[in-house]
Amino acid sequence: MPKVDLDIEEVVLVFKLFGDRTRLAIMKLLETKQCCVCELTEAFDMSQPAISQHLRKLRDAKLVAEERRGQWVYYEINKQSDCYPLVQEVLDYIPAQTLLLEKMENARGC
Amino acid sequence: MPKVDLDIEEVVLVFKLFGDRTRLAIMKLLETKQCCVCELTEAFDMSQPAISQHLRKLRDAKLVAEERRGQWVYYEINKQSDCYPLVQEVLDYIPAQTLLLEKMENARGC
DNA sequence: TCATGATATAAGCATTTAATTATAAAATGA
DNA sequence: TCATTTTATAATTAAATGCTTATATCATGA
Repeated sequence: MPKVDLDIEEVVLVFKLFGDRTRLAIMKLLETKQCCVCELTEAFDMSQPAISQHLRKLRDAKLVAEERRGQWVYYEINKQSDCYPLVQEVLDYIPAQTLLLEKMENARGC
Repeated sequence: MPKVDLDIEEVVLVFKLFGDRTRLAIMKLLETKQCCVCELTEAFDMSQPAISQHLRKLRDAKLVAEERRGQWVYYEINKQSDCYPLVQEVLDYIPAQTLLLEKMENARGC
């Protein structure tokens, strides 16, 4: 029995976004805590623009929300999204990204 | 609390595959019934090789299994896959593809 | 064995994607 | 105001993707 019945196009978009390792890991990290762009940039061996562009795609799809605090922009999972129930369940299948979390913690320089 | 903990790369692959409307709809159809390639080709306005190539990708990822019966090859969801619990839950969020099912039924010419 | 129908594979091509580097914009604090 | 830090955007490029057409493979039945 179906749970929410989203439009199939909406679901395709979610999966397109989740079909990238970086974005999927970002979502898993955001499940644990709000993160600012520079923290995420530390976690992944990737440039800041790359991270920003991933976040933009996730934001365009309303899967994440942003909140500016001074110079920092914090991202969090958007629990208001129609797709949130799906997102939440999906993330349950992924192991906690402890290595990435540690890299974020250790790199306290932003 | 996690349900199965798949490798994140496995999940990324599933979503890469599900991030395409045709493949996602194929999986939803296969949830209802086994389908042969020509049936699926009727359902989608797309060439037979296009469908075959999608099925190949799904098969390479072991998300579907094939069974030959005479000249026909029937595909079905592979319930033995590690990812099957995830697949099953995810498909629950998608509306039944009744239009496609009807096109398959009406086009009984293969 | 040969023609037919179903499926798979190969090659080619246009589009999309995900990264990079360079630059702009916004906030902070001296 | 100006330098610094954080983030966003733009332009470019290489690789991946999804389709098409053409062709090969496989099973069937005359």
